[in-house]
Parts: sequence; C-alpha cells; structure tokens
Amino acid sequence: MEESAATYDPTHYQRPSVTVDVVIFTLINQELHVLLVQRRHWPFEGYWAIPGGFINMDESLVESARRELAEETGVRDVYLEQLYTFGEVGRDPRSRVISVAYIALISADAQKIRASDESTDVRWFPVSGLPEQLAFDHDQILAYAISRLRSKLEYTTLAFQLLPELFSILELKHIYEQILGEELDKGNFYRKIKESGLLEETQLTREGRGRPTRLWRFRRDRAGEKQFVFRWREDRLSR
Amino acid sequence: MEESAATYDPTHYQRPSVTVDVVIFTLINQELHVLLVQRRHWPFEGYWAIPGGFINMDESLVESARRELAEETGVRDVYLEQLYTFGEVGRDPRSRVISVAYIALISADAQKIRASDESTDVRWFPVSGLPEQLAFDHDQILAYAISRLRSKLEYTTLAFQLLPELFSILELKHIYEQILGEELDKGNFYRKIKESGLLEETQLTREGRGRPTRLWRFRRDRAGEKQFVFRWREDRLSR
DNA sequence: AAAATAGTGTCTTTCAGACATTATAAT
DNA sequence: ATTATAATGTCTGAAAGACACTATTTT
Repeated sequence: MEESAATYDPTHYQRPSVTVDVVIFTLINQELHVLLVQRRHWPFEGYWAIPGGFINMDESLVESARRELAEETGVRDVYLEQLYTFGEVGRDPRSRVISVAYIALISADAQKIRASDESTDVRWFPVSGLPEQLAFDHDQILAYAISRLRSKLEYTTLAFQLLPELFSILELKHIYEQILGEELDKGNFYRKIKESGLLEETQLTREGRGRPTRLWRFRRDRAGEKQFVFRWREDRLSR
Repeated sequence: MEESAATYDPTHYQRPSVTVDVVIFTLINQELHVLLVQRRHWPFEGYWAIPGGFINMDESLVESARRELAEETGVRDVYLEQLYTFGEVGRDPRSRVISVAYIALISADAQKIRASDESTDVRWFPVSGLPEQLAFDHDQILAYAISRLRSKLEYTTLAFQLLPELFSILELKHIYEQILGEELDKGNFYRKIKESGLLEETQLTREGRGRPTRLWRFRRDRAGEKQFVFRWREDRLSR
C-alpha cells in the first residue's frame, strides 16, 4: 500500500537483486541471429545464457542495458526496447533476482561486433538453431523476445534497424520473411514498400549473377511521421 | 556481464528497492475510470498516486500486483497485465526504486469494490478528469497505461474484461468509443462483432425507452482461439 | 540463346467506411 | 401517429493477394 511506502524505512525490507538482460539480434548472412554467452560457473555451468548483469545504483535501466550491450559487443547507438520484467521467485537459485529484459537490434553493417563465431563463450546463434536448453528461464525470455519482434515488425519500421545503410528491396523482403517465417509476394512487397515513402532511392546498384539490384536508403526522417503498418495477412496475428 | 553474475557475492552489491504499481481501470456509468490514492506523507504529501507497494521476497511480481489490488479494492480474479518497468535514478527522492507497473481491468459488475467516491484518500477518477499532477513519475505511468489500453483494444479481446456478464452490443460499442475517444459507426460495429464469433446470443433482453435490446455473453472459449482484430481506421495507429 | 535475378502491371477479392432502411418498443 | 432506440442492408472505394509479364545482367 502507498501508506507503507510513505513511512518506508530502508532497513526494514529485504531487497531483491535487479539485473538487466539484453537479447541482442542481428542479421548474419541474411539470417536472424541472437547473441548468447556460455556460463562458466554454477548455477547452470556450461549452459548458454542471454547476456546481462546487475544494475548500478547510479544508472537507469536503459543505461544499464546500453552498458551491457557495449561490454558484450562493443556496439553503441542501437535500437533498444524494454521487453518484459521477469520476477518469479525461484528463477535464480542463488537469491531473489528480478530481471528486466531488453531487446537490442544491431544493424548488419555494425560488424565491428566483437563477439565472433570463433569464441568459445560468446557466440551468435541463428534463431532457427538455438541451443536446446538455456540457463535460468532464458528459454522463456528468448521465445518472448522473438515473438515480440515478429509482432512489432507488422506495425513499426523496426526491421530497418537490422539492415545496413544501403540495401535492396528484396533484401528487406528477405528480412521480413526471416522474421515472420513465411514467404511474401514479391510484387505486393514492392508496391507496398514504395507507397510507404519510407525509402529513398540511390543511384547505386550492386552486381550479382543476374540483373544488378538497385540500392535504397531508409528515410529516418519519415519514420516517425507516419506509423508504417505492414500487415501481410491478418491471420498471422493469431500466432 | 554474465561472468560477474556467476561469481556474485550478495554482500558486494547495493540493491534497489522494487515496488509494484497497479493502474486499475473500471467502467463507472459507462465511463472509463482509474483508481488513485492520496498520499499522506512526504514525499508528495497530498498528491494523488497510483496504488502500489514493495514486493515481498516470497511472491512473484504478479502475485504482488494481485495482493496490492486486493488490498486496495478487495477485488480478485481480474485481468492483470504487466505494463512497463520504470527505473530512472531520481524517480523517488528517498532511495533507488525500481517500479514494475501493471494494468488491471475490473469488470463493471464487480462493484463490491471497496474504495468509494466518498473516501478522502482513495478514489475513482474518470480518465477525462484526472488530477493535474500526480506523485513521482505517475503521470507518465498513467499516460502510458492509457495509451497501451487504447492500442491493445484494437487487436485483443481486452474490452470484454471491463463488461459485466451480460451486455448489449451497443454497450460494447460505447466502451470502444470511450477508450478510443472517437465515434464508431453502428452498422459496421454490428457487422464486425458478429462476424468475429466472439459473442454468444442469449434469449434475454433489457427494456429501455425504445426497442428493447438483446443481451449477449462473451465467449471466453473462443477468445484465445482466434486473435480478434478490431481495427477501425488505420490512422488511429499513429496516435 | 538460356539462365538467373530484378522489377512492373493488372485482375480479383476482400473489407472498411458511409449511410439508408427496417424493427420494436413507449407515449 | 410520433418519438426513441435497436438492428439490418447495401453501395462504394481502397487496398491486399495472386500471378503474369517485362527488364537487365551473366554464362
């Protein structure tokens, strides 16, 4: 009750620990990946876990998340969004831990990313091939992060955060397919994305095996202006 | 970093306090109301605040929210949803407080609700007539709760939580209008809600001044089955 | 010329929105 | 009959979906 808060004496109450966990997504070879770290000690020794750590008393939650992100990947200035706060009693065997989970999207060309595939204890996993069982309740956190990413994709410009500065429309389509887990019609995709006015055409092209592809840039100025609704098939919402 | 968590010694870290705040919505006279409590002590003495309190070490976050809710209103078995976690450094002048905010929807016929309009320190406010300035960052929390309620209304069956067991379709429409803050077309509303298959017709009617109105029941069994998308006008999403 | 990839055009269906009409009660 | 409220019907325009077609490159 609010009354008890007003007469609050800090020494009276036991306090839980508070951590921030960051589910870090990126695209590697056009495929959606997540960064996981392997635990070295009890509990869940050897298990893969979502990177995270305790908050400092002088930093806000987002600041904590940014710090974790920088420590794990060396990347700054990325899209960060609070996902959910997990606070079941037994979720950490050591003590009562409340964990505020964040989602981070790293653009594909921010590949100054430290954590590499080679490293034994920090690694990018494709979402299609995750480890069987993660530490703590991290399976649950990760599953929720992925489902949130899917649904937000439909009514935000979030997918662009994952792309490099320049990209082709078919690459963008590919990301949507990756995350939604379903094929999209090429023509309809072209139509809709162009009508949106979110893309700026460049004079650049990229060569391939067939016809070269035109490169586009995301118009960040227009992003906030008008919410972009990318709703391909209503029934997808039911998943 | 995860490594530091593994070697964690509880005495090393200072811990913040964790509270749960519950934004409680209900319908009174067909209008959306929120429950607020008036603070008796420093800080923010005399200001209205969202009810909440410290979590206990042996209860999960939702359990804390349910307890607060029961303490404040005496109501059980309601819809509860986690809203957001607020953790700015200076949000509580007494100490570092992380607050996990929840939304509660109380059905209109659960009016065994204790807190009454008469009471001086606990009161229902219509969302159209809230106090000017709330305690702490509660303005922000409340604004966010209302906006979340609005947007969730469009793709969930959430509005039904606010209604009594039996209701007319026009009452339902009225709730949508209340929460969305805009008029809806009667015919289109009838069409859409009936197509959804979410309502079960009863043989009951209610008398009024004109033609009596048919009463319906919400089909909770179908609620999960198929996500209900109630999207009236796309441009509303931009708010 | 064939294969490969990029990009456009068009027809159909679906559905939201607007609005007119009918139904059933009280006065 | 008039008023009041409830409920249904219908027309239209916009946009999603399906799919055929054209364009530009390499081999």
